[in-house]
Amino acid sequence: MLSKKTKYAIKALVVLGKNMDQPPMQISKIAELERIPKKFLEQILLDLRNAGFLYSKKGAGGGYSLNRDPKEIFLVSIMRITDGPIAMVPCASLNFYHKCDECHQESTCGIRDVFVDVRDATLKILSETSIADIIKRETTLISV
Amino acid sequence: MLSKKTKYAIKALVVLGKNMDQPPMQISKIAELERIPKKFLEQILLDLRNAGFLYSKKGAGGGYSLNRDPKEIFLVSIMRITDGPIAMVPCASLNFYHKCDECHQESTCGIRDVFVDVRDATLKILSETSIADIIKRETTLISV
DNA sequence: TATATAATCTATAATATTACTCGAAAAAAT
DNA sequence: ATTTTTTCGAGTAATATTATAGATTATATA
Repeated sequence: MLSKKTKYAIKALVVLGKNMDQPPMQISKIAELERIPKKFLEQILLDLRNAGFLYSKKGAGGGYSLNRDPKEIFLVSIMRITDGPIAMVPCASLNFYHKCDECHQESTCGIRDVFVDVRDATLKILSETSIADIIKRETTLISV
Repeated sequence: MLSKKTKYAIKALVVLGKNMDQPPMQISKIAELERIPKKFLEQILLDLRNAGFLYSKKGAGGGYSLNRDPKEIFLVSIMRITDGPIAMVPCASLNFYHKCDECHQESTCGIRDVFVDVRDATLKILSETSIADIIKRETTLISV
């Protein structure tokens, strides 16, 4: 399951992606729009900022805005910041690899072998889908 | 991440899949072979038994064996018993659907739309891969 | 029939993760 | 100065996961 943290992160980025030519938006505004607990969102946006996805400005008239083109922010990057690994087993993870406790021999593990395939299939979608794509999907879904 | 419960379940089924023409195997034997805490494995096997995948016999000479052809036991079914939903968001789940707390309008949610695709890709693999396939992959990996 | 074996059942403890909260400090605008 | 808003460090509450304990039931066999 996707953590709420990740879901909130994506939602916030989508809101900011729709706000590109506007002045920065405040945490409280995003929290209200998306029904996200404000203090929790605070932490999440800070993580995204420290990872370079967001620009922030303190003080009156401050807030958050995207630091990149929404077309260049992919779900996979967000998820790695907020949830960590994409793979379902640690031994199949590209960015967060570690050995399974009970594993006898990784190189011949059939379970790992399957979940490498699952990882690749998931990764393909998540690394092709950007914040801009999500926004586009929403408008497409509305018009259907 | 796959829970240990699921990983243990798959491992146990693989062991039993290799033990098809032998007398039933005891929990303690499986636990030892796969380094799984015995009492925990007990619960897991019981779940799998109640779901119809295992045959069990009490008393001396008792134990567990597969109730079906390993070719007919697919990962997706096991995972639904031990972990529940395959989808990463509840609103994209086929068997464990429920609405997201913060969702405004599900039908136009771009996040859901992407994670339905992820679910389908994952589901394809997990519902094509059986215990027999995992055993086959292991022997293939050994010979490489 | 007694004994040993092995699954079953119910409950609970230990640990980890997730989700969220608090309060104060720092930066910026007016 | 004062207000606004992000930043920072820490802490807590809720929930889920992983594991353990102990008694009970079923079966085989000597």
